[in-house]
Amino acid sequence: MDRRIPVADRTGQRIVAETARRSENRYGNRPTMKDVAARAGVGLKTVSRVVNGEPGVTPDTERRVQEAIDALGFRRNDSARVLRKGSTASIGLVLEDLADPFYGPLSRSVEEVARAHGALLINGSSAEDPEREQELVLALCARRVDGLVVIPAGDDHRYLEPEIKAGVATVFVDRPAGKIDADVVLSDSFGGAREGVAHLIAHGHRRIGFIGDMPRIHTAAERLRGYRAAMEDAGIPVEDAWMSLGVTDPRRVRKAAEDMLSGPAPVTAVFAGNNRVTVTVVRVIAERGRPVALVGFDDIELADLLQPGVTVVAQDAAALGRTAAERLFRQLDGSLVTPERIELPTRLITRGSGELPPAD
Amino acid sequence: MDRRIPVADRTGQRIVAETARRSENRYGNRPTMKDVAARAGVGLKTVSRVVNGEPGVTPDTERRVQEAIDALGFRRNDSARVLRKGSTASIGLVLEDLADPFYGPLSRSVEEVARAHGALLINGSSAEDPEREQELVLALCARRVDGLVVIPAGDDHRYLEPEIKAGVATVFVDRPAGKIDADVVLSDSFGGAREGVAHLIAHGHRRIGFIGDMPRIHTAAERLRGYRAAMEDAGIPVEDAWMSLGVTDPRRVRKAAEDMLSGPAPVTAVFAGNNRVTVTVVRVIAERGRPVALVGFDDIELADLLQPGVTVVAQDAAALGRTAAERLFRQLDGSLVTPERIELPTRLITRGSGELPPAD
DNA sequence: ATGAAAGCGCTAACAA
DNA sequence: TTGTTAGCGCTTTCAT
Repeated sequence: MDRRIPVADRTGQRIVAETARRSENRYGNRPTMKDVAARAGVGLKTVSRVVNGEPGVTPDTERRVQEAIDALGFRRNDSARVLRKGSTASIGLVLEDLADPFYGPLSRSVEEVARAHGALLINGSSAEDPEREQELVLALCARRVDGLVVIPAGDDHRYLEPEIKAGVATVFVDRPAGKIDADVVLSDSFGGAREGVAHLIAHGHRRIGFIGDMPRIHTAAERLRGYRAAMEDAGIPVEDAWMSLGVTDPRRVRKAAEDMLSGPAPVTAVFAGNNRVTVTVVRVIAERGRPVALVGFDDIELADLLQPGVTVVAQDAAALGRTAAERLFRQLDGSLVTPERIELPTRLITRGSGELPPAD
Repeated sequence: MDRRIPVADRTGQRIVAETARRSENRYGNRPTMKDVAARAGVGLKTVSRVVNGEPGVTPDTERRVQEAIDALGFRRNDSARVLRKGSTASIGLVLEDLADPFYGPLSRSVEEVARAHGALLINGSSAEDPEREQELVLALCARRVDGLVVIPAGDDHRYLEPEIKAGVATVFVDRPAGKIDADVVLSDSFGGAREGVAHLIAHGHRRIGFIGDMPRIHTAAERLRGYRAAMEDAGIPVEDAWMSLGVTDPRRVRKAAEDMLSGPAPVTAVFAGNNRVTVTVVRVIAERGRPVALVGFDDIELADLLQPGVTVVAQDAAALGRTAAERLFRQLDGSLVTPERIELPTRLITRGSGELPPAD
């Protein structure tokens, strides 16, 4: 008895489970091609042909299948398709923060290219955290995205080696990959910053401050390097107090700006390392009486309508995304072999703030 | 002979194909659990246990399996997993345009909620095209996303009925669903616009213009309704020339603004229906000598630093996304049954432009 | 033109 | 603790 009851129980449970699976099925309760085939009175493969628009089906059969599809509300399960075919027709984009106005257009342009190739875009924000970047990238790889566009937060991407070897197309954007050889699409941060700072120097400034992002971020380091180069070109020795790198949190930037603009020999001009920094520096300058020259890296909306307009070194976020995505699909075509480093030019847009003369 | 050669050929080809599949395999050349099992000298299920952190594996076995995983660069194929388990742990977001500063924060907040639930976010831009919206939504459904957050472009979502019936959680944001009963999270467009326009009226304006998005867009219609209500509340008859609805393309908006601000009885104030419109109207006003009062729907960056600051009716894009996503996951929990309509309040932020007196 | 059978890589259910 | 078997829903291959 003791043994027989459990056995009966188990059998009973199995039947219940079986019934549940049939009627309330995984995915809620979705019809499969098999269901459509049964309803239309045709074979499974015929349904597959109709669904995928393959030839070799008489109009009459096609109509019957289509009716069954509509009646059942059938929708092909792409998971199964992917498993069989091996391609997901989707690419992943890992960036820092979708809410940052710099990444919106970038993401959109990647999406447009993906769409042109019939692929969907899956994206994730790393929040500038290397661990989260890796976690995200690997999750995307587990989903077998065909390719990956990565704006790296970390500086070691060796964890991607098996993936790349396995055929996952990969392009890094905005910052280079760390410790692996991969395609990179960048803006000319060094050249852009150098030009922006030289512009300030040309307008008579000598005490020029630089406020940028954390030095471990490649673009921040490059822009600082550009600043230093421009100063050196002009034979101006740089003082430590003029440079401040760190998080772009408004409080940190505000303090940095206020420090530079105070004291016995304040800077007369500031070069802001990115859009977040520029916005805060504009605020700080607006609050103070004395005019301070400003050039910012990245364009910002309404910059032309401020008094004075904000002079910027603009980079083309959409072009960055488009270039990267196109390269990604060329990798997938097989038409690309050697990793390359592509650098897009920046553009100085003068609007007033960068042309102010030194206040002293 | 004639028959044997082809047969031999076919067999030969089959062997070649077989070899190719094994070595250069789909997904490039990825090891499977079977490969890992063979290498570690254990059964398939043991590998599965290790990969998924299931109990019942001795530390020693686990170590051997882990070594095989690392050596082979194995990464679980989630497509297969999804096929078996029925849940993709991913949700879809369909919005208008990721490049629009309103949608960046919204998307980011949806992503954060998804992340907290262990889900990835797949997103797509409809470009305000109903067909593209449907195409995108159905593609996401074919991928069996667990849920869908949709900012609708179209006004008929009956195509979603089979999906919802099949268990796809669905929440509409920013605009209601058309012709189906579904969860909706909105900002109070009507109330916000009414308050904004009433604010202008309170500052002495009577000839007030309204420039908004295409009337088929729910928010645009609601804001226009709010405008009309405020005018009616004040007993001001509205003239047709004061209202202009259409695409938010800068050229169209510019022309609309210039028309309203010209002629014998120009408007003395403008209510701008969304952030895109506001930006263009600010430009038009700045170019003209005469001051014009302005209140815009949606906050915009740097609005506080313009001269005068731009008074806005702000909506909280991040809260919109968060609320929607949380509701989505509550649907998936099964803790939600009846579709609801949630309306988030807006907030009037006075900065100067909305407090200007009429110029005449 | 149509269908039957095999199997993609994984997990659930069961057995040992 | 470990392994075996049977699918998940689709596409591929091959017969008919």
